[in-house]
Amino acid sequence: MTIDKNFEPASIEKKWYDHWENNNAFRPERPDAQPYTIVNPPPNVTGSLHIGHALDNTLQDIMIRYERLRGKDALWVVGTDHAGIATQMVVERQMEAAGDKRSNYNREEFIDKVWEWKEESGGTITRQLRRLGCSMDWSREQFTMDPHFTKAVTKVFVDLYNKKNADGRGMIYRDKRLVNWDPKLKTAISDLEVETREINGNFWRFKYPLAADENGDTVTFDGPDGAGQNYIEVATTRPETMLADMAVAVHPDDTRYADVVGKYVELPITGRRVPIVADEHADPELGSGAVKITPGHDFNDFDVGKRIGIEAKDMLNMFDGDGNVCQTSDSLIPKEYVGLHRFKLEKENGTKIQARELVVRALKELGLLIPHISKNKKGEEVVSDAEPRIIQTPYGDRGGVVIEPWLTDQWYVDAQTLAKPAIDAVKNGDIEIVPKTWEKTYFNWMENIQPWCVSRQLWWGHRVPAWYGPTKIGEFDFTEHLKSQGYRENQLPVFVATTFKEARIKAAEVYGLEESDIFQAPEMEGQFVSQGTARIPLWHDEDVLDTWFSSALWPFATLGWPEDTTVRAESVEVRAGKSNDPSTSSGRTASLLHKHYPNDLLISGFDILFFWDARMAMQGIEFMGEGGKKPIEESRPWKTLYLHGLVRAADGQKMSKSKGNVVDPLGLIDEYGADALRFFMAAMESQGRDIKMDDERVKGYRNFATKLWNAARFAQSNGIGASQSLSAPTATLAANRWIIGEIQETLTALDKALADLRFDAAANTIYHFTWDLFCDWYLELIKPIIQGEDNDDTSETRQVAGWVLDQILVMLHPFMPFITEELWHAMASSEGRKSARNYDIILAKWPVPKAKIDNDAKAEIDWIIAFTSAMRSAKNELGIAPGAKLDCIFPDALQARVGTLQSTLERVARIASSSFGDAPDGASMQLVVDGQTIIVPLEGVIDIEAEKARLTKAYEAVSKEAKSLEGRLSNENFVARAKPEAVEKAKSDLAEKSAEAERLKIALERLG
RNA sequence: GGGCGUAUAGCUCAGCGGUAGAGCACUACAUUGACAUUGUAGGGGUCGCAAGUUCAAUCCUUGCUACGCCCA
Repeated sequence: MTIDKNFEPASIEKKWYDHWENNNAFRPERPDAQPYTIVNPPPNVTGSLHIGHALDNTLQDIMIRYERLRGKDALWVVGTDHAGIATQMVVERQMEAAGDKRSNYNREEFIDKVWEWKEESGGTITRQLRRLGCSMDWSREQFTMDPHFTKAVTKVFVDLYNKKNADGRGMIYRDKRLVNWDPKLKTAISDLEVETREINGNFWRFKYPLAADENGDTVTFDGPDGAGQNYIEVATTRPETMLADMAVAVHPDDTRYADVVGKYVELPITGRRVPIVADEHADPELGSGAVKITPGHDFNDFDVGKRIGIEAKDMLNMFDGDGNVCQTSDSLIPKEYVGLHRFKLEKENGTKIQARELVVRALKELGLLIPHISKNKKGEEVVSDAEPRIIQTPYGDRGGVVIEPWLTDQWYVDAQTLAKPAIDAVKNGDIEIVPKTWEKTYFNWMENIQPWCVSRQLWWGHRVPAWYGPTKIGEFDFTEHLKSQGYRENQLPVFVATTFKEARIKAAEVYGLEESDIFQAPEMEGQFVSQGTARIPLWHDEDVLDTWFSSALWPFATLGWPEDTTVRAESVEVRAGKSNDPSTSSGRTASLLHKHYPNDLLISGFDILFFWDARMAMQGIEFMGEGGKKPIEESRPWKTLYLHGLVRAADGQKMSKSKGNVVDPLGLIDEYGADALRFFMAAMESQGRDIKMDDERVKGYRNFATKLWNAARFAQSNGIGASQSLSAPTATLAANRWIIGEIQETLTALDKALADLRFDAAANTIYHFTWDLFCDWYLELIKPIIQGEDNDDTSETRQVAGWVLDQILVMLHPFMPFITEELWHAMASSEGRKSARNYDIILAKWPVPKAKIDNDAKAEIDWIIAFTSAMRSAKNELGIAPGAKLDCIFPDALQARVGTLQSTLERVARIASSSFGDAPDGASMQLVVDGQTIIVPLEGVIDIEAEKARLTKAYEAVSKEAKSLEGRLSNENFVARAKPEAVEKAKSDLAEKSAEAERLKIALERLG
């Protein structure tokens, strides 16, 4: 197959991808091979490929292809995430666009709609990953809502519920406490899903009148505003929440308020009588030093409330799920407030009055608003209701509205207990985080981890495996019976189990009834009426689990857990790469899970370190370690966690749809080819830095691919074909011996770079070798040989060149899979030769360094390069045409070397003739190469002054270096204290530079 | 407020205790020869600022400044 004149990526990419996939090349049967495993961060099932995926997946594919070439059983697990909130939002938005809405459907109907949408758009991103060339194991494609995955999720939930932590509490428990409530999505979200934004807000100051004492007598105190003060001043950024205030707090050490602690205020508007308490939360420096306490709608106030003895269940709640005012349990909120929205939301232009406005207006009318007085530019006093302030405000990262702290019952994971071994794993080096700087961030978060709220009030996701039973139903009251079973008054019995059947067994025990007396109810309690017998309805928890709760199980649930728990003796050996057991070579008898867990490497963006990576570490160690029974070497999800940065727009901005600066990786693939985009990602990926998008650079790597294409085309047209052997052919010619040595060095550097996960260094290494050494020097050096008459040299050179080109293709394959596969096959079937290989490069063998570096050859070729460069440079500076062929007079010492290189030097350095001996008189150009002077007579042609200037410049540069070295060596301290190697190096450098300077000086003198 | 990162050529970035490199851009020259998606040569940097450690600092330490990110 002759290589086409033009390299067109689009014409080869699809061909080879389909070929690989159809031939099972991504996961060939290698039962005896050492495993290598990466799990792919599952993209949202309905998502599409963005530039960050391109980076993330390129890096993973490089490692997978590399390890596959190295002969390992490389498994790259792929799949998609159901992405609860994101997917449900997409479907709801589509419904809205069609004039429909979720509430028009029941739960099952809606979920069916989501599945329909998943079927419709679920293939997008997986098709796009294929276009990037990712060699994942599609035969085992996973989805986080696959039945086996649901089993894993359920088991994890149930097991954690049943497992007690050090305090005797379940590792998963239900609790009533404040959660981050998203009033738009109407669900609780975790701390991580809340982002703090700075917004322009206000700081209001109010007077709260002191309440009369038990005797009805007026209370006053000597406060900050003077003697006999009958109110206490509070300040707030959220005045509307005063409708649910339950206390006013002052700092215990704040003497200004010492007298009033223990007294009461009578809240305006509601008339609620609430205590003034001492609590360290109050900051004496902030506002008046007194702070209103709303335990039901502020996280700090919740803690204060608990400290002063208010139980969560007694805390007042004044908002419904939409963030509208609702009546508190003490019914003290005036009617006109009920139903109002809490405050004006951005993008909401309603003219209806909001609770916040109405509260401020009411307090102002009551004369309880303390106005803010400021000065304008002219120095005049301006009176306003409140002081403008920048306020840190929590927003939901998905819904985009202000989070309302809300008191609800939710399921929590005891993350603190789970975090401990995961922290130790990193501390002890059992999990290595690369780059290391992220370890601190990891520790900082893990050591301060809060209970993880995992329940979501959504429909799309894994249903919480919990069922509730009644405390009474009709005339049947189980309250006393349940108390005897250890339940608190009014506490609904909850049965956590993997199935309803199991829940029913537990319920039967608790209620003391037969299983048949218990039935699954579709609705909540209260909808049921007595049927004359004590038949007990159990209803399923309505909530689903946080998406990240399930994706945390990705490294093992995708490999068959919990079903596949068999540990076979051979699997351990297989993992160590030592197995010779024939039973394993006849098929994959070793358990997939035990062969591929722990994974070797996880590559993810640092932005999901907490969301995903840390949680995988926690769940992996817990469940694969079987609760501490197994050593960390077996329980950790991966040995190495590599975190890469963000891909930013060219101007350094974060890419976002709203900014309109999103770069589509598929557009780049269309324009420059997948190989070029991949190479760009690798070359730019240095550890610990974001990548700025640069189309020009992608273009540059497309050019690199073209360069390689043309080099192969040149090779092919000169009778160079595929290599006939894995090891380097025998070589006698210097150029061949040299390039074989350079391959070894390149390979060593490349292996090291990949071992260190230095993708940039790896890419640059192979780039440099291919372009600068192979194309620019080697091919030029061998042209006279392969284009001359056929002889032993010609055939040796063709052998070596073919072998070197193959090494390039294999080493480049992980980075540029498509072009390398194309050229691999094209080279194998050069005209007139039989194909030497009937296999694909994707399954080729990675080169193993074997040949020794030939120092003589290296010295010789380095000299040619130095001489040729000096010649070209001198010509350029003297205005001599680059193509001009010149005569050279070499010193006698070079006779042997130049003699054998005659034809090469003629061609490469453009020498007309060479002779040896002393310099003749007359004008000449003089080259100092490697301490020897070469004379190029140019009588009548040369501009003496230009040559003088050139030599002078060179002389000065070398002298300066020599002088600096001399200075250092004459420093006694240096000679005495510096490392001996440094002194030796300085000495030899000085000798070299001095010699060179001396030569140049002589050359200058010769010119007169 | 706490933590982390970054600052090196016009741009994007490597790097290193012994006075600096790449790609792109720029300048000059070349052009039927694998390749203009090219070749050759060249210009360009007091390595953010200040102090300290050291025989020696762009590199290590400290402080400062600027920018970015994370957490509260």
